[in-house]
Amino acid sequence: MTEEQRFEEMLNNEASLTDKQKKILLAATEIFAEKGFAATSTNEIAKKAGVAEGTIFRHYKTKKELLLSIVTPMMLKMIGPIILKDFNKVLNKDFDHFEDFLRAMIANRKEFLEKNLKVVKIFLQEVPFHDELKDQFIEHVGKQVYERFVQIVTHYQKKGQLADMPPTTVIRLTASTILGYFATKYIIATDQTWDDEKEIDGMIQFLLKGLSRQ
Amino acid sequence: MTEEQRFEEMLNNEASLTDKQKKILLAATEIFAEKGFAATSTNEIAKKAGVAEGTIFRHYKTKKELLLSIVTPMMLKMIGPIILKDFNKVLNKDFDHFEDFLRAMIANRKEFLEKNLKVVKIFLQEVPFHDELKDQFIEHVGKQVYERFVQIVTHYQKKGQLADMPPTTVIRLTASTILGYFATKYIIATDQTWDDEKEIDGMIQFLLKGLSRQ
Amino acid sequence: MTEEQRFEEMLNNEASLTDKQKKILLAATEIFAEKGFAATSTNEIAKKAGVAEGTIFRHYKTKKELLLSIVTPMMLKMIGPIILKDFNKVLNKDFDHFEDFLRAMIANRKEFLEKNLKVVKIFLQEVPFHDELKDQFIEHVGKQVYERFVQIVTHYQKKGQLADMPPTTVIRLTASTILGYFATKYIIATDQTWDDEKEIDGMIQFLLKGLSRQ
Amino acid sequence: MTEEQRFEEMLNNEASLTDKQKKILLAATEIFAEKGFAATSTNEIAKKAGVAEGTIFRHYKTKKELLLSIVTPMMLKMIGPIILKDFNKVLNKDFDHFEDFLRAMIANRKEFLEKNLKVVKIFLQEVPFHDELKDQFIEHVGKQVYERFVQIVTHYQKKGQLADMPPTTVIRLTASTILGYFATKYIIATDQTWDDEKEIDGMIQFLLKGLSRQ
DNA sequence: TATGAATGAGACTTCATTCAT
DNA sequence: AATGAATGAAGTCTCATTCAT
Repeated sequence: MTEEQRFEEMLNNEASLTDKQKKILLAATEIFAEKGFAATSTNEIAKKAGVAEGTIFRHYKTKKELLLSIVTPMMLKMIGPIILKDFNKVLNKDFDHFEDFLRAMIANRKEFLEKNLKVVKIFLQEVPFHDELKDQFIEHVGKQVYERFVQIVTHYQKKGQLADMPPTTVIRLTASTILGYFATKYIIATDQTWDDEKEIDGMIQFLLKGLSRQ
Repeated sequence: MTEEQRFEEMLNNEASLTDKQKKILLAATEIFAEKGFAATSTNEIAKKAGVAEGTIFRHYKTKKELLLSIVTPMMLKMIGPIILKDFNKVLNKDFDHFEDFLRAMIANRKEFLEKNLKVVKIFLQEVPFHDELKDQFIEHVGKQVYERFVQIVTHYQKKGQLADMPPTTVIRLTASTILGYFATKYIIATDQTWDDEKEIDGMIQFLLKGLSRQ
Repeated sequence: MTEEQRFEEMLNNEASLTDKQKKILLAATEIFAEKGFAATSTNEIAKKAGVAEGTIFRHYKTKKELLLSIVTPMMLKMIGPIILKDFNKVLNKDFDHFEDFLRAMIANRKEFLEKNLKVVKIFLQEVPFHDELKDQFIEHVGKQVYERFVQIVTHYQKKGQLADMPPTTVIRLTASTILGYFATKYIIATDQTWDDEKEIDGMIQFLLKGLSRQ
Repeated sequence: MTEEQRFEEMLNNEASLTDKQKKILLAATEIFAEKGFAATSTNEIAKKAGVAEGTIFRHYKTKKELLLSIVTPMMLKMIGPIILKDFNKVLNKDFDHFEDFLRAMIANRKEFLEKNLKVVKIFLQEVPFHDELKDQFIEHVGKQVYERFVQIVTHYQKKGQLADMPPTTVIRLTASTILGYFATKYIIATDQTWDDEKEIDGMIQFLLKGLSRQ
């Protein structure tokens, strides 16, 4: 099965997963997130999943394949809402202002993160060490999402709502700001409580001012 | 030797390191950065350092201690310029405007990063899995640097150069922006070439506008 | 699994042992007895057992657990005949005289020793260095057997067959005499041939006279 | 240096020992007794002795030589009082009765043991694993002491104070009884307190009765 | 004489993976 | 499909011993 094919399959299947398989994925996600891929033993996963060690290898040829089986579908779900065929239409209709777009985007990313926090953590930890992951991300996420974002930024620049920087820069500044907040909330200072509404408002004001025409 | 003591020692010594010890640290840094701590074998390190495996353990009781011996001193060097006793003076004298401060800070961090890129990478990779690292960071860096920054932000807020957000938020937004750039340049898109001057100017304009009073 | 449980299990199972497990126990017993626990390598055991080194650790988490798995069951078998529920009955019926009891006891211990010589050697070598062993011995053997013997000695003292020393002393003197013989025969002067019948008769006469009322 | 020579040397020298050497012997004795020879590391000994690891090997070519340097002199001291040239004379003069001889012997052995307990323990632990030790013991102690004891036993048998068993048997029974007590007191039940006078009296009565003519 | 850094063989143990059941 | 015993390579770490200083 090629990577492409697996990708396809992942989009639908979730149903095609054995009960044991689900347990394995769940257990592996849990432990990978907690201890890191390399420091996690298949024996540990098997125990947590309540499954024989051999069973893991019946479903996933190698430990690495198990990792990919966890991270790859998350990447797919990640791009879903952004590359929707009719996103453009929605864009024009619903988001007259960049602010509205930002607000929608942040809300959406937040929901996604909360649902996929562990897998995202695993992904971030492991990208540097597995070229497949980096390639997959660039291929499936990076390019498509990036292109989409360039369109969007250009759109609002034409409307005069955004300064005339290179779209790439706008994207980077926006992403840094938003991801910086999420990283702080979900990874760095997990023990604090955060007033999302207030913080998000602050971020949006900051971005709007910072990216405004003059 | 307590952590405190090691910390102290690291500040001076570097000279107290055996020749072989330096080779070990160098080799370990290289490989840890490339493959991650858990996926690196001491045997590999020994070979790259041109040293017997036993020699590693004569100097560092465990592989983990070796990791800490790499990461801890970097953290110290990190805070050095920021908590300098006479920083305040410098501040008043040299940096009339927040912009000047920003520019100096960015230049300084950039230099630091370029000198310590690999160790910083290792640190980022391993923090989530080693509580000692997190604790050390909070204790030695987090607290001191944070307090210092709060002072600085408050200083510029009083001068009317910064909006009246909570200093914490100002710091987070600034840090996100700057680190976002460095992450992009040094970790994510390492293959691209970056016009630092232009990008930094962009960042600074963005921050000044975004954080301005109104 | 608590120590109690292991103890229980050992009583029945022997059947529950894998073929390879038996080979491991056999090989380990052999080498431990010959070279001592600390001087025996698991690699050596594996080779002698015709098994991969990893296999040892699949069954016994540590080398020490392997040691305990050899010595513990022996201790159980050791007390078996002595704390039999109906030993009292037997005592009254079969052993009118202390001499008969002695003779039976010696014969029984001799048989036991000949069957378990190596394991007993290992036990004696290792008790001083492993508190678990000492504790297990006191708990499972010491207390129960000692109490039983006190009863028996008191029994014969009441019948006027034994001098009125403290039972503890009678037991120590008897045990020293018997164990002294076995130690000499099986451990110290293994090259000599021993006329068991004659030596045992001598011992019994010695004990009867030495412990007699006057 | 042959073993013979070392033996000679040991008799005198003790004075010829460096300060550091004494510290090493002391530390090694301590740890060997506590953890066993094989389980003791030279590094540990060096630390306890307050000496560099290399220093140990400057004085003792191997770890085993260190062991022998501890155990061998003890064996010499052990036989001293027994093979004294004029022991015979002493015998006839001082000990009319076997009882007197026994009492003197026990007192003497007790004193010896109390002075050399740790080394004796080490010796007993290690004999089975080092043929040199066994050979040395047989050569230097076993033969001479054994022959001496045969003479003594025969002496008292002729005087009608001892039963007509083979001297070997008398020796074994006596030794078992005495060593049984010391083993119990010094090794097995070290936590109890022992009324030596009473116990020794009991032992002597037991032996006298047990070994008496009829 | 004394040191302690260095060694490399080998210790115990873990691991991903295979395969007979 | 599932198991779990078995493997052997590889991992971390310890050790007795050597040697330059």
